[in-house]
Amino acid sequence: MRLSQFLAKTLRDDPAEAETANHRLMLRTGMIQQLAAGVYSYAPLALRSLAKVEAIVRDEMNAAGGQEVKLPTLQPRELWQQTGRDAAFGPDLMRLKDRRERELVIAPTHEEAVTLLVKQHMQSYRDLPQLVYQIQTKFRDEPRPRGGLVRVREFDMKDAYSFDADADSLDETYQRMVQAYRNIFSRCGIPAVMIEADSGAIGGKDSHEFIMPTEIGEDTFIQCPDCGYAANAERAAFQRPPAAPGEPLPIEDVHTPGLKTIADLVDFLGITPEQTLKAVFYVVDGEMVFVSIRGDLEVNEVKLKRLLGANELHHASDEEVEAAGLVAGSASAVGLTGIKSVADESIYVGANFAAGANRPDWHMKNVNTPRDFVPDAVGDIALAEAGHRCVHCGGAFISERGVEVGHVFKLGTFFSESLNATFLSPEGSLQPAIMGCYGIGIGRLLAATIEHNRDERGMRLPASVSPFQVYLAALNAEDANVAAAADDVYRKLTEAGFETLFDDRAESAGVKFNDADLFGFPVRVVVSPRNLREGKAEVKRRDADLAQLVPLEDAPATVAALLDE
RNA sequence: CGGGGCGUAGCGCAGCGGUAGCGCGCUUGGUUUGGGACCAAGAGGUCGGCAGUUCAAACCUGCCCGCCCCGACCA
Repeated sequence: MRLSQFLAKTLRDDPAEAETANHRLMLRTGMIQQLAAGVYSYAPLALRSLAKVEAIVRDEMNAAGGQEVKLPTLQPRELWQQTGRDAAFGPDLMRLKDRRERELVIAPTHEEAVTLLVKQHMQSYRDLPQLVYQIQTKFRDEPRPRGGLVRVREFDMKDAYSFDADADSLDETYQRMVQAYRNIFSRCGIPAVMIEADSGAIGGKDSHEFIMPTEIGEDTFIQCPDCGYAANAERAAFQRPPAAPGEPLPIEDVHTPGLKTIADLVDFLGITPEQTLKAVFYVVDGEMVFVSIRGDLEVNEVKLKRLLGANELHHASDEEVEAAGLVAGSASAVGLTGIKSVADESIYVGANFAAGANRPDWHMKNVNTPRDFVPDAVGDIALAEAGHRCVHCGGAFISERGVEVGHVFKLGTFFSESLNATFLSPEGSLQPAIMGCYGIGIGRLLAATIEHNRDERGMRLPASVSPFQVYLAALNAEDANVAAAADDVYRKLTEAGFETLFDDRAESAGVKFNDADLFGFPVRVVVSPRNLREGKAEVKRRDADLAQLVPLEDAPATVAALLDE
């Protein structure tokens, strides 16, 4: 491809709206153009890279035994009502009506459709296992798209779905997909760590996310450097930090004028946060819930949701707190009636806590559980943070940010049961298939790849996903000798099978070198009057400091060698 | 949805009552020529939209729309 004719114009200034490096680079190279919030057009340069990412994904999916399918974007809303996901998705699900007022949805994911498709071909256990996948556009009306291609409303996703006859078989499928994912990320040139993830309201037990560590990531995950345990912060289990034990003492009221926060209380009483109980109020599926947790910890809303099996939850507003008769700043579950009470297991670690007295300006000392209150539910609902101790080995957690580039998920039988996708077992009974699902956002993966493979001059994409292998520049292209020689090199490179972007523009050397670095293809070849006198071309890797001079006719071989490094 | 910010030329921005500017990019001509060259002449704008105030609105007021960031949210 000749750059003079290619649909690609680079920008010299960074576009104002881009905050992250990958977004800036994609805009400056002209790869993408924003059409609306979270909606992008893809120029040829981007499409070439996306196609390569897709090819890698296809290759690994096929190797893992996947069969490619294509499921519809437009689906009847009724189908989503049948599985309850019309309600579960809420406003993220795009809905519309056809000319006959029939209600449709634009699919954000495809469990329903794939279950119906596979169901038709699955009658016996002999038909299992099955693994199907597609690469297709998803629509999700995200509340806040952000970060270029990292979170968008319309995006291409590889989604795979497995159907197994039993749990052991699903385990095998799952492991095969995990390995395929590791291969995919490695081939795209990014490090990805597999972490335990929340499995959400629907479905089964196991769920893992693949996270590329980066400070621009939306997700926080914790890792144990000692035993390798890694989990999303919204999921991570940890040991509650110890607190002084002791014989329960009688409750004692303390006048605490104006004290509202744990920090206030700690200062006033001269104690530590582990010696206090904190009260947090949530409205969970419309019902007020009183949450107790030790003062040194924070409530993790995802864990809370899971403990209560809830769909929706939010912090109670001041009005809601007041209406429930609770005293914000001086509340405790002691003597609480008529309101659901839940607690983190940390309330059992330690003794003689300071807590609210349920009247303004008063707290209590020496609150003990279960002596003074027994919550309706107790579980792990605390947020794991750096420094907390690993449940497996006691190591001190470290915390990092990252971008979720893939997830694998054991769905269980939720969809096969609600859509009646059953098979006949060897014993002759009808069984629902045990499902798994596996997703990779193609555009997000490209964004992550760019974020990780770049320097201050531009991208440094691995050959596996670079739009082109070679950037060929003719300096002083209006010089007939240079033009002819560069043309010849271009022809030879192309014949040798290298995807070459030939910069035949009438631009100065500086412009071409800067664009070459910005595009960041793995190898750069330069034909110029200076070196043409010796019959030579310059060949350089994007990540090398120095170039080598080789005879013009050796350029393809040198390129091949450099690409192999 | 809560909070903050921004919409003026393809990109980055200035102008903040007197009728449109700068840099980059673009066009033409000339001079240059190995890391974003120089000179000259040009092209390009319903100043996000609608209403209002005013002799006069990019600028003031109101409403709306769009976009960005933080948070909430995100099987």
